[in-house]
Amino acid sequence: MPELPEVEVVRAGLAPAVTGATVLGVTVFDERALTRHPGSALDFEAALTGRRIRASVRRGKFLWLPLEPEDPADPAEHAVVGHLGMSGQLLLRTPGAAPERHERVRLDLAHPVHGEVAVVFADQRTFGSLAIDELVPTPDAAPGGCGGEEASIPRQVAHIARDPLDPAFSDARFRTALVRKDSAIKRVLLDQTVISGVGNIYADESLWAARIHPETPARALSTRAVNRLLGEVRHVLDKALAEGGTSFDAQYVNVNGQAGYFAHSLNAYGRTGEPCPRCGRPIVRVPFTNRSSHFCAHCQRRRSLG
DNA sequence: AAATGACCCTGGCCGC
DNA sequence: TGCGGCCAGGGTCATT
Repeated sequence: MPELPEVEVVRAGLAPAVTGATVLGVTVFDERALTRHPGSALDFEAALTGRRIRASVRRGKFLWLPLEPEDPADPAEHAVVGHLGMSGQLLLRTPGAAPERHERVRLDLAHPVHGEVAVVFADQRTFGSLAIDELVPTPDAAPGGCGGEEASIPRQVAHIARDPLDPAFSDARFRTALVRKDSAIKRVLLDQTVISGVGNIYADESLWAARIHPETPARALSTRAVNRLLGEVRHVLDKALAEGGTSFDAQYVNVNGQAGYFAHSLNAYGRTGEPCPRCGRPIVRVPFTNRSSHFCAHCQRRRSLG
C-alpha cells in the first residue's frame, strides 16, 4: 500500500517525536512483525531498550531510525529498520493508550522536550516488519536517504536503489539500466533495485501522465521519453506528498491516524471504466503480475521495439 | 544471469 | 445471512 509519499509522510511525522528520544520499553505482540529481524523477539526488545534514537530516515519505501552507539568504543552502528508492507502503520499514541487493532509492536519512548510517547506498529496483513540491523557505508558516500546526513544505510536496505526524489539519484544511470532491461517499463518502475519508492499506484499514474503504455519494452523508450517519464514520476510523487498521500480505506494513515487526500487526484489507478481525464475514453484494467495495470488504451499507445 | 510467478496474510466486497 | 471467490498500496525466494 504505502509507496514513497505515504512512507515519507510517516517518516516526517515520526521525526520530531523520536529524534533524541530514548527507548524506555519494547513490547512485541506478534513475532511475525519481526520476520526481518535476525534474532528473537527477546533479542529485539533487549537490544532496543535504553537506546537513544538519532533521526528518522527513508529511502524508497524503507525507513529507519539510527541509534546512538551503545558503546562508544564499538564502531558498529545500528538502526531500527521498518517496512510497512501493504498495510503497515506507524502511529504516535499517548503512553498507555489502548492497543490498536492489529497492533504488533509498541515502543515506549521518552523525549527530552516532548515527554513520553508510544510508537505503535500496527499491520493488518503482516507483510510489514521491524528489525534491528547494522548500518553500512553507502558506496557513493552520499547520505543514505531522506532525513539523515550520515552516508550509511541498513545492510538489508543496501540493495534498494535511490529514489527519484533523492538528490543523489542518477538519471543517467536509470536510463542506462532501462536500455539493458528485457522487461516492460512498468515492471522496471516497480523494480526497487532500479528505482525505489514507486509502487502500483504511482507507476500507473506516472505512465498515464507520460502517455506510455505499461507494456512498452523498457529499451524501446527514447531518451526523451525516459526523461519525460522521470519528470512525471517526480511530479506525481511530489503532488501526492503535498496532499498527504493516497488513502483508499483506513489502512494508510499518517502517524496521527489521518488519511491523505491524493485519491481524489488519481487519473488512472483504480478508475476502471471511468473516463480518461484527457480523452474521455474508458480507463481499462489489465492483469499484471498478480496485480493490475490501469491505463488509457487510446492515450497510451502500445509500442514495440524499433 | 535475468526474468517471471508463487507465496506470505487479513479482510472487504460482490454475487449467488 | 452465509459462503465462496476475487481483490488489495509489497518484497522475497524459487524456478525457468
